[in-house]
Amino acid sequence: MEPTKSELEILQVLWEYGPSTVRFVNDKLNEEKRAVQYSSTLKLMQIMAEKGIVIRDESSMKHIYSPAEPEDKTKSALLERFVDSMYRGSASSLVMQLFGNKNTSSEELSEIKDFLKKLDQ
Amino acid sequence: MEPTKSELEILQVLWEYGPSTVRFVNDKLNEEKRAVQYSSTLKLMQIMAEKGIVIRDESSMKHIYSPAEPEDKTKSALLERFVDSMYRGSASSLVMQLFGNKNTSSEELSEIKDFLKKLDQ
DNA sequence: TTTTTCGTACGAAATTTTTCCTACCTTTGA
DNA sequence: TCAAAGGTAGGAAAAATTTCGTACGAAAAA
Repeated sequence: MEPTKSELEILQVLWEYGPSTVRFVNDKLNEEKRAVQYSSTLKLMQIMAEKGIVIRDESSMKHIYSPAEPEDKTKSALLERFVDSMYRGSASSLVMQLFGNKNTSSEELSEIKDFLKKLDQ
Repeated sequence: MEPTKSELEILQVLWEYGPSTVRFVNDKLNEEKRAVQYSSTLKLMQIMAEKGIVIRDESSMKHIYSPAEPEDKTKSALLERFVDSMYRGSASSLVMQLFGNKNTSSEELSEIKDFLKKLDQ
């Protein structure tokens, strides 16, 4: 299913730090993003568990939440939707836009070139 | 400002077909996306005009709406936000994900390589 | 001229998303 | 033991987004 904006923020914490408690996620959100009450984060994560976006380990009192899908899978799906809706599915259009106006570091550029080279083989 | 999902759909019609009436946009949405009433599209476009996302030419009875910002500018901004939030700003990470799992056509690949070559010069 | 068609404006309702209050349970430590 | 701290659950409210009914005016057609 479609994660909402807030749900995505939570997923990002879980991706970055691994399976976590609500308390931990809430702290990170407050440090890294914006002020939000514990009970709001709790509620959101409960909803995400209902939806199946995360799974919840209830064996201990402090429930541990983890992403239900691998990070890559979810990100790929979101990226693909983004390409489809914004660039009519043309990955090259996206890449050109990405490097067209923006000043990308030469490290990044050569990294990409290497990567593309390897794709051929 | 941030276009919402529905607002983005409308912008895409305006980008593709140029300045348009509500009737035209609504028809395209129904053809290309999903069923929606004329008055819903009208309302949304009125809101977009208030927000300054589109500008409205009221000189004739049939108002003509156009994007307030160039397509590239808006798309770049959205793309940048996407990269920032999903890939911590790493364009190369995004590109690798894009071509990692997906079977991209070799035309697209060479198109990108040419493009990157030219960037160096 | 009169009716029909097609347009905008506006408000309200429906839906989705987000936030947080409150109740209550468990663990911890004084 | 018992208060304090920290956890979950659930409902309700708030906010944001989306949808559409209705009123009304202008233009076009009869």
